[in-house]
Amino acid sequence: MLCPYCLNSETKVIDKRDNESLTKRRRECLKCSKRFNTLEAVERPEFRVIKKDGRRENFDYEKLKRGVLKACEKRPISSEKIDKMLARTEERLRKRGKEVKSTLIGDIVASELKKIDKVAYIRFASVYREFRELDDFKKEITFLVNR
Amino acid sequence: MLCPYCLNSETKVIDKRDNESLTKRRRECLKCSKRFNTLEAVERPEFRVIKKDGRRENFDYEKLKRGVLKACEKRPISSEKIDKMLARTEERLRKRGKEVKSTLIGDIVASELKKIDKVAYIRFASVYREFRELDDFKKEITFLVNR
DNA sequence: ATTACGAACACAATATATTGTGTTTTCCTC
DNA sequence: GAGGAAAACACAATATATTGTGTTCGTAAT
Repeated sequence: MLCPYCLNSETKVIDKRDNESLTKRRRECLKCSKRFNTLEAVERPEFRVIKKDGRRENFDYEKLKRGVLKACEKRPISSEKIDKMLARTEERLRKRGKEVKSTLIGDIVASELKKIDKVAYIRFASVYREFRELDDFKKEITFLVNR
Repeated sequence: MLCPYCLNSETKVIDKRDNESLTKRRRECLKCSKRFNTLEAVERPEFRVIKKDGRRENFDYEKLKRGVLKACEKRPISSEKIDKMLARTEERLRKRGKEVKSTLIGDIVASELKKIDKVAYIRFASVYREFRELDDFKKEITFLVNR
């Protein structure tokens, strides 16, 4: 922890108080003796999505969910399974940093769906990856069927 | 520190790593045993904002950020650029003393946005400066277009 | 001016986090 | 599918943070 005044990295904790989901510590720099506070919080950084045309928007979980639910429509997949899959997806995206390309979202969702339900996967892939030719479709299906 | 999964408040630290000015801890919930990370960072010293009616309130970085993000919505501006711009803005405000007028915030944000993205600038200015007349708007636009 | 509340301060007894090092896993890239 | 980087995992010896309680100070509301 860097002292915000002299940038020294050795500090000690003088006091600590918890507050719901936040932990506040009072620290003292071992070098310049100045005091300052720090906050500890659960890591859940926001991230943004870069669309194909370069525009940015905040990640929208509900939007992701809608897309996935649509692909899973009428398929025998429990809500629980879907929720877990969505959580995993969000985690994977979060790990990619503060900004992720929208195409990456599609890729990750696809890879997750593939693990769960082939039909849902194909449905999703056909939309998100914008399979240009029926050929791509056919290739994917052949590939899946052969396994 | 609340476990983000079961909301239990007892957790233990499994690991900790420092990274420049951030401290990352890995924790385990004593109840559900799930693991999660936390981040500790220096708390920015506070300063206050004088609102138009004279009332004071603490400067709220998140609020500032929300306003700016709103103005930048759907614009091709990277998070990094926005974050830097926000940091610069906060620094400029901080230098103005322990109390700053709310109108100053608007002016500084506007001047920063102007450097980055004209559209975002106009959006922001139209809200924060409460352009009374469409005229003001028109004038600004004409001015910008002519450059 | 008075009250009330949260923030800062202090301190001592105790419990828990930290550090260093090394291994394993995950997942992105090619 | 292979290679490689980053994150997670593990663990033991040691140092440091935490907790509880109480006082004081600053500032907002009355």
